[in-house]
Amino acid sequence: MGWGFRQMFNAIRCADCVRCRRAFPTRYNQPVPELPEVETVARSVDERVRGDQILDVWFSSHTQPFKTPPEVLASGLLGRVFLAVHRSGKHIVCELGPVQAALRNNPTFLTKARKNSPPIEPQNPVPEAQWIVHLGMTGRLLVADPATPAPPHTHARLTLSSGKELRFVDPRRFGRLDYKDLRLSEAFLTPGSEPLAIAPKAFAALFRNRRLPIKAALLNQSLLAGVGNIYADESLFRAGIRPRRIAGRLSRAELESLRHALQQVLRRAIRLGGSSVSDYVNAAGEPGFFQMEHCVYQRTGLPCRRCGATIRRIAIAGRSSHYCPHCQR
DNA sequence: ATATGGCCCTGGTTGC
DNA sequence: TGCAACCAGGGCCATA
Repeated sequence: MGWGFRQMFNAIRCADCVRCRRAFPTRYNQPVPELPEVETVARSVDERVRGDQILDVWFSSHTQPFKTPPEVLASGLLGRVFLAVHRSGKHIVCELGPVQAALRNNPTFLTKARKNSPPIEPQNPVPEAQWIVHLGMTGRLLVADPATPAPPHTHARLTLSSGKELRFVDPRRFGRLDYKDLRLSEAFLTPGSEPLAIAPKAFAALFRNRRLPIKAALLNQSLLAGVGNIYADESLFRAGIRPRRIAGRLSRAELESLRHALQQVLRRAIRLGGSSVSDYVNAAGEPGFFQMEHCVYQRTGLPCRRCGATIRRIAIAGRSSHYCPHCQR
């Protein structure tokens, strides 16, 4: 009893953790990538690889991360230039230009050209292909020095003309790598609406006549793209709505308050992530969302920050849901 | 058509 | 103390 080995170990690790300064050792595992995290990663990667040409590729022998087979990925990516990287739902979409053999033979060309901003314009700026990365639960997209040993669970390494290396690392292998040749198929598009852009009327229409809990509806990516467990719980708290409420029975006012809360939470999280975006990929993938103060998520048994009531945890559609029984009705 | 639940995965944590 | 069981959840698929 008392001060066991385990508690001591945790305490040491926590005291050493300058970044999070949390009292609870369980808090500093990597957050599950949702819309704000994916947005942050996409912006960061865009900043670092725009204009870079893919000179070489390497893929792990695991099958799960590859929605598109590695051979197809390899032949599709080689020689192409990153035109832009952006987010669509929880997906990171890399827009790729046509294969440029000349640049392939002259790797230093791009490096020099990039120093004179704005970034160089490829001959044909119209994307010809897309590399689509889904981070799953534990996936990370890192820009690294090729000399740095690749961490365990690295599934993809792209050698870039600027001398950097783009790496996809994913221990749990829930992430997916996909590829679209835009000459053969339509551009990638998430079926769900963009939560940050959706208007009140369209938002309300998503849930009309739906007979499932609002929490389950928020997690449905074909309705809203990018909302995961954390921000679903947090936005329901801010809107004062219990997660088990049937989506189709919410009033117009409740839905509008939910939309507002959701957008507020997502924007704030993007701001917080963005504040540390500059060192995101260099700092061993340490993301910047520790500042985000959760009101209910993973606060089971703790007092509500607003009213002091005890936060409860229930399961909805196989996912844990956290709520305040007093603030949420 | 629409909603639900099992499954895939590993690492951190808990229980014995 | 050390090992095994458990839990976390995004997306996909089978089932009701």
